[in-house]
Amino acid sequence: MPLFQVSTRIQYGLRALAYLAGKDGPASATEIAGAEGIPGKYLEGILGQLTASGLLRSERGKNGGYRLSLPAAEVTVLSIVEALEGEIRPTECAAGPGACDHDLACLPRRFWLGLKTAVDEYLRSRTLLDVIDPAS
Amino acid sequence: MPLFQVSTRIQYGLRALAYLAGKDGPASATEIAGAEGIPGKYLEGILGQLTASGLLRSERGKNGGYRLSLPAAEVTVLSIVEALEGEIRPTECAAGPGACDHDLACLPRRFWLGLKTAVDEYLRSRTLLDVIDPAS
DNA sequence: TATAATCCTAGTATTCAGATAGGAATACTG
DNA sequence: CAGTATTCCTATCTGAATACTAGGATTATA
Ligand code: FES
Ligand code: FES
Repeated sequence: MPLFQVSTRIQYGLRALAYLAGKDGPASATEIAGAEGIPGKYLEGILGQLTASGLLRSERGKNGGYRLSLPAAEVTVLSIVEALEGEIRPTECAAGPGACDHDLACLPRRFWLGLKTAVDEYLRSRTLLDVIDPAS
Repeated sequence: MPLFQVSTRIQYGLRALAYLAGKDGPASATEIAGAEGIPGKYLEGILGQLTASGLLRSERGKNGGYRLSLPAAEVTVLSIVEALEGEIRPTECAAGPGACDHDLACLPRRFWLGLKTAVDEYLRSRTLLDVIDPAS
């Protein structure tokens, strides 16, 4: 029903990162899942993706876990979203001309690109620190 | 893959309205579908929804069809989107407290509400005329 | 009466988000 | 070395939603 529904991947991922931002040492997937009420195995995959994209560092073995590789203030939400879902794009043809059978000047496309820009800017202007800071 | 993918309902609906905005008399679903390359019967349903919400006026019978009930400059894209998909809401809990098991002060929620606001404002600030006007 | 249109209801097909399952590789600990 | 806790990898399932199709009833025009 809603125009844009943020996937649970992103919601879970953001909450997990927020949890990690409020912690010193590493936290395991199980720990975060328990604290946030997220299915453990599912979260594992999400954290793996965030690790692969460089936002997290992982340590295997006992006492291992995940930790942020950057200070929370340097992690934009846009980078989180892109790590988990790839590029933001409201329509197929927003990717570029040719995806659609319309011509270069297609007017609706320009409109949708404007929406993408607006969303991108919001996400780029907010960091993980903003998300966890009540006074922002 | 993308964070927000605009549904074909909305894309088709917007293109149909743009087509109608560039025309004087009424246009039938078949005519619009042919011109825009949209499945006819599918478009019929979309146009029906736009009619029910008051954005279009329909005339039945031969030589009937659909026409805008307002000048293009007075139709915000937000009203189009809401007519076709209901309220815009990035997460369940953005609807209000209680939808989620978190407390009132849940920080991610405030972040997502901010995103909703940014999108709403973009959509409310653009009219159908902006969409079809190259110089906007 | 023939035709062209909206309107109404139901059904299908495919895709995808959201999760689950099982185990292999790795690292610490006693 | 044995045990345990962790990440990592791959495969599979499922429910819901999107996108579309089908058929016809109703209404107006010519
Ligand atoms: S180019 Fe895709 S709708 Fe026009
Ligand atoms: S209230 Fe829904 S995530 Fe916090």
